[in-house]
Amino acid sequence: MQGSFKDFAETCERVKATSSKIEKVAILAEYLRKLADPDLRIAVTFLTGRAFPKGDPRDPNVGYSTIASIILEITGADELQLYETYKKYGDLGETIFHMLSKRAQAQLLMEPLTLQRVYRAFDKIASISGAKAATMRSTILRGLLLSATPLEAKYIVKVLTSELRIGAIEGLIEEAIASAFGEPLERVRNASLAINDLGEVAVLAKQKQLHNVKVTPLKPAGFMLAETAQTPEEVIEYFKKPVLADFKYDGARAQIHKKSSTIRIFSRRLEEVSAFFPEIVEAVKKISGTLILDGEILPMRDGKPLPFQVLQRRLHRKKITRRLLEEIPLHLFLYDVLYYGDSPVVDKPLAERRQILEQLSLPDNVHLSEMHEVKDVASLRTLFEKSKAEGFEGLVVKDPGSPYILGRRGKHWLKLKKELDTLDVVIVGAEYGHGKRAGILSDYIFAVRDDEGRFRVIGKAYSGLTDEEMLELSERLKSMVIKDLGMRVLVRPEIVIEVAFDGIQKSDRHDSGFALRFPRIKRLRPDKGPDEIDTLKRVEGIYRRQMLYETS
DNA sequence: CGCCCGGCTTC
DNA sequence: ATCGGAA
DNA sequence: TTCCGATGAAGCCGGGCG
Repeated sequence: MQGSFKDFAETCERVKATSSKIEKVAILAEYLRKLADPDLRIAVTFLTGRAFPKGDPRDPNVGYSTIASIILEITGADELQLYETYKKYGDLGETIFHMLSKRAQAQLLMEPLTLQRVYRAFDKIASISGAKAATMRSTILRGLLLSATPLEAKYIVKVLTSELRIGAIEGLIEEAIASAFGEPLERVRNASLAINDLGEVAVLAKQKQLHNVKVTPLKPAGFMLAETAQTPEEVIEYFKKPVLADFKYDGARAQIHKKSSTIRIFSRRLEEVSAFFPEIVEAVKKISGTLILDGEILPMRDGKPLPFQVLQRRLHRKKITRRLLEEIPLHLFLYDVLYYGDSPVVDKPLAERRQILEQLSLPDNVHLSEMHEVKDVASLRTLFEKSKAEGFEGLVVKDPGSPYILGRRGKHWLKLKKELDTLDVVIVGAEYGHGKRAGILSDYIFAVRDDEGRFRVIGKAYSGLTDEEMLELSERLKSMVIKDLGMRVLVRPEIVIEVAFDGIQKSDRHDSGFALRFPRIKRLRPDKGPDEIDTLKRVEGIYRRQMLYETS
């Protein structure tokens, strides 16, 4: 008996219906236990909100607009109906469910969908390229959706849009696998972090083969991540012992694997990105031994780092010309090692791993990160200033005794970034949110004043307010609408907010000519009126000051 | 052929 | 990347 | 503490459109 897609969808519904994590895990475990190996692999992959495993080069390449047109075709609804339904539920899966439920069902006589049939359809959709690719993808997807019940269609769409929204993505799925097959959670986690394919891990767990899984050269392992700290005082207070402070580099995180002359570089999302960095691949070939290294790739000229946008021109390039290689020279800064010689070194303390790095002999464009032992707030502050003055991003402060914890953010590493600046700005527009923010104006478009007192848009922000504040602000804005543009509204410029950011970039996205990096709402400013907000002049000033820092 | 947009990844 | 919410 | 969900700005690619 093959796993039915209906069971999968119904299980998701039950998981979504409870907010208790324990109950979610129990429902999932009971479901997984019943599945045969091939179905188990597929179901677990789908449960992680993916059509295919992490790092798999296949990609269905269908998104919101493709699915929206298919919904219109198969339901015969008009755009207004679709738009109203979407606005109400904020989720394409829910939208197709409600729109299909409204019409008489014609698929009662069809064979029920299986997990494998859905998976094969996804595979087929992903394999299409070239002329008319979009049309052909739509045709296959339409066929699939036509043979699905409304509930099945909902989950087909949810998997394709990676928006399952059942309150379980990875952690709880791991717990469910552990519970289903009687394995310790720790072992499931470690296996998942070592090979990064939960479908495979589930099958290995079922076959009692999990203990054989460990960090292996040429297979991507989960990166260790850092928590954010606000001040040097907080950092010193937290560790209460001498720490190792690394410079923080504003580049692309890279995990570099070397086994004889084979080099593989994996990105933060564990995509294989070796082809984008030929000069780094060549350089790493010159280092001896079998290795897994952790570091950052960034563009530099005359010993100074170049802005992040420059690096972006080297990312995801199909063709890398000689000219591009000369224009944007890349360097690799190493700060950790996960595998050395013939075994993993992730369990050794950081201080020992650093010693391994220090005895490597490195080619010209590969460097060790700048790292210093720090014992007090004053020297931490000095080092932070040094990092910024040299054009770097700040510091990552680490516990010298800590192991390399695969794939987890944790308080063994604390990052201190460039101090933020803030702007007082006025809200001139807003957008309706998605998912749990459906029907709420949750994303705010804001502006500064120019010389003539006109409002110039400089960005959008959504985070920083509590749910309660957001709901209240949403209601107020709804009463201030000047113009309704569907998912977006323009409002009378009256409400002032303080917005924090990490940098200012030149941009033609907004009419101020600037955009903010990592904008977030600091607080509402009910004490200020729109004539008291910050000016474009001040924005230009902050921009110039920052450029001075970056090029000095 | 050049421009725009959706999709995706980087931070 | 960032942030708040939930358990 | 840890996980989850909602979403910012920039640049590249593929494909559609004029």
